[in-house]
Amino acid sequence: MDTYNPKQIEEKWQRVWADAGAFHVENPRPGEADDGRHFYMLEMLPYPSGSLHMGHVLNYTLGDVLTHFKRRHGWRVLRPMGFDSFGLPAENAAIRDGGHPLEITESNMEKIRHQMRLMGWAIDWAREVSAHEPTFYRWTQWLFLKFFEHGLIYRKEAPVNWCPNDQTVLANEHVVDGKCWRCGAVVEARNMAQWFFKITAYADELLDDLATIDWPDRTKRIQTNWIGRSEGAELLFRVDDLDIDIPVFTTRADTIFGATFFVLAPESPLVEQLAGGNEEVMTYARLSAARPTEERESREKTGVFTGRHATNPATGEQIPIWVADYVLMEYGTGAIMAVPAHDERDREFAEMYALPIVEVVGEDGRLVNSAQFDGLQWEEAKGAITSWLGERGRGAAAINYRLRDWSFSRQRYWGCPIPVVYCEQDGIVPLPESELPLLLPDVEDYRPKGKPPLATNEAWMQTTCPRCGGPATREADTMDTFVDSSWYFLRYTDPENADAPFARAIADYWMPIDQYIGGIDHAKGHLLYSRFFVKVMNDWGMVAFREPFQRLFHQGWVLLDGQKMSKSQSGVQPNELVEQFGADAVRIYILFQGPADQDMNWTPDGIDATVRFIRRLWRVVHEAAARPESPAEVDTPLARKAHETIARVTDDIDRRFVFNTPIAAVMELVNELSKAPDDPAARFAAETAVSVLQPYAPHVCEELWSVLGHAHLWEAPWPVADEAKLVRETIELVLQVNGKVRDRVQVPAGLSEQELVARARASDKVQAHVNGSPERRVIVVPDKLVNIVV
RNA sequence: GCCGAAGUGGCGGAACUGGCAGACGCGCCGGACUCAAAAUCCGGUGCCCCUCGGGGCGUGUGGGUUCGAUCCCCACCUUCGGCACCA
Repeated sequence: MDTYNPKQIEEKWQRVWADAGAFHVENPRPGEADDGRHFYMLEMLPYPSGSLHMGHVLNYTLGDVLTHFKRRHGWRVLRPMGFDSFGLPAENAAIRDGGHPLEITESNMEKIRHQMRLMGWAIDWAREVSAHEPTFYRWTQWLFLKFFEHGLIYRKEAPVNWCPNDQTVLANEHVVDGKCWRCGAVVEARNMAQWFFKITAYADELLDDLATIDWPDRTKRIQTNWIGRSEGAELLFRVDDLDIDIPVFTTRADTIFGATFFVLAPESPLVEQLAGGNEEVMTYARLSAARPTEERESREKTGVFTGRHATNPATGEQIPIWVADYVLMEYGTGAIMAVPAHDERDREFAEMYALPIVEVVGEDGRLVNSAQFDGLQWEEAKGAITSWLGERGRGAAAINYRLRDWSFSRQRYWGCPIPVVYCEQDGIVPLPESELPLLLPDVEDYRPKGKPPLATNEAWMQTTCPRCGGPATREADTMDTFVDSSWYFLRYTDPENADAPFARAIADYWMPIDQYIGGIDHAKGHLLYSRFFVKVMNDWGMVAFREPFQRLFHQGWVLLDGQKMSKSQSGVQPNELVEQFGADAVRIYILFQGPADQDMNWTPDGIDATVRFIRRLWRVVHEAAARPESPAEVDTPLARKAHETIARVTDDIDRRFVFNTPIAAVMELVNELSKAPDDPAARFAAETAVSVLQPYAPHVCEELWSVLGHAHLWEAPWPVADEAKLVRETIELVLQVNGKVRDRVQVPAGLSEQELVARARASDKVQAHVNGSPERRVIVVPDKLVNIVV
């Protein structure tokens, strides 16, 4: 018996798999009947901004276990890999490392590919795609043109989030606590013309279709909160002076009789009209609109009276119109009816400026001071008042969302060029499809300087209008990297396609993704954008499905001292760990630490214990290999343990979706085997341990499988437990007196209740605790427990 | 403020549907082998008491439901996550 040498056997089997094309999967041939036995397994693709860290190791090892598990159950498994190679993460890495983004990105990609091979992950490399390759981004541009053509992309000047450090606009989804998701700089509000995806047009569907997908509740809740649907009413307040109606959105139409004043956001276009040359009002509006977001959120409410009045559509009273900074232009209509008696903010403001407060809902939840609606429960009054106002043409039921359109243009170099030109004659003109791909040109200095780097390449910028042939300028902004990742999973299905982003039949065959795995930090960004893209493509007839990710799992964070791991901590580098302990040990270790969806604190303690376990397995399997074949009918405790192990591992992975306890189950089996090396089932037990551990430790298991005289474990059928051997002949009956365990006895399985009770009464220990007291009640759980209550 | 998750030995965690709390592993203690060490193997290991038979306590805290609660209900504490002047 050789000693266990991970480096040697890992290299050996990685070569064998590569030579055999073991993990390559073909697309269905045209006309091939779909037997339904295919599985699309995908983990979120890495940013090539460095090398992989332990968080990636967890993510991809998880996916790998499932890939092997499904493959060995006879499924055709698509498990591709690629790189999110455009965008801020890769570009910032390039700037940090002082090279051209293309070179840095591609050298990082090569490092990562190497790491992935070292880990032995079963990836179909023939399908690799990268966002920065023209063969990919040509189709990103093609999709842009389709969205544009369908009115789902528009360009508009709007207040946007500006990251002063990364020198670019950010989507709302990537501002976290007022800070940039990548660099942590405090984001500023700026008014800029930007490109937007009209994701709000799909707000309802994005919300409703959550019910159709198998996702963690937590993630659904994040998306639900982010979309922020609220049902209410849009009510009209008339300003007689100017002969206009101003709409407000409210979720509390029932309180309208208490609306004693009216407030506009400082940014509202109506302010100028209402101020009518009132300098005080205009100055206030200008100053408070210009206040930094942070300061504005400090909650010191300020405001100014416009001198105008609006008519409360319920009471007919003239109520004063104010401009105040606590009303946001972005939400609702940028104007509110203020009900100080029943809204904390309105009350605070009313108290500051001595405005009237009228209570309209009593302690008992019934309306007061509300004319014919007095006495109605406030929930009912919402609808009643809305329809009453509706009949009088003063309002209607309405729905509001907190979701904003997705701003996706970036003032950065390393991204997909936007295929439009600006023509003096024709305005914004999309490029014809024949001009794609619009290649990303070189620039002298790609570092961000507040102006898009592409704008410095004059030769590239100056072009002609495809419509009129006159002079035109190109768009210097590039696309957000999240545009690339909103459809990459579709390209994997048909990566070579030169005529279309993918062929519909092939995408429909593989999609939707059966199991997606990635970090929960993408809950409201990538995972929402991708859903939007797929819905749109479905509306265009490009695909048959409306959701991209049927089932979703989030791996936990691998933390170092409570912090998210950075990519440079030595000693936790996957490469170093693989070098020292072997990939199989690293793979087992990261999954054995605990439930894969929980955060774990990184500690190398115990990783050598994993190596110890593999060596122990190595030894007992070699010993067992010298034993004769185990006949199938052999029925020893060890044989039963092996069948139980098959059942447990299979159930844990397949039904329970837990990945730590299967390792414990195999350890138990190996422990029993090492205690009973001469058991007639020894060889079977060894085969079982190796077979079910293979998804975790594919190299050493493949090696041991050949020691046991078999070949190609990676395509061997998954073992099936013999039900007959799972049935226990004897069980340990738990005996309780008054709910406390007093004794345990071995009894044959399947005894009747009467017999079980008799066994309980026969126990000395039970008798001692019953101590002659009359039995009040006896509870029997068949094959488990008897509880005598006295 | 609104919505939600988690809390189990010295440590990571297990206990799946209300039925043996602590599987498996780490660490620690004791032993075997060894000149010695490493490696390996064997035994022990929730806490407290004990006459060594056993007894009591124990899953963040306090209540409740139940024959029986880590699991269900109520309140609270702590930690974490999402939304937030959202009308």
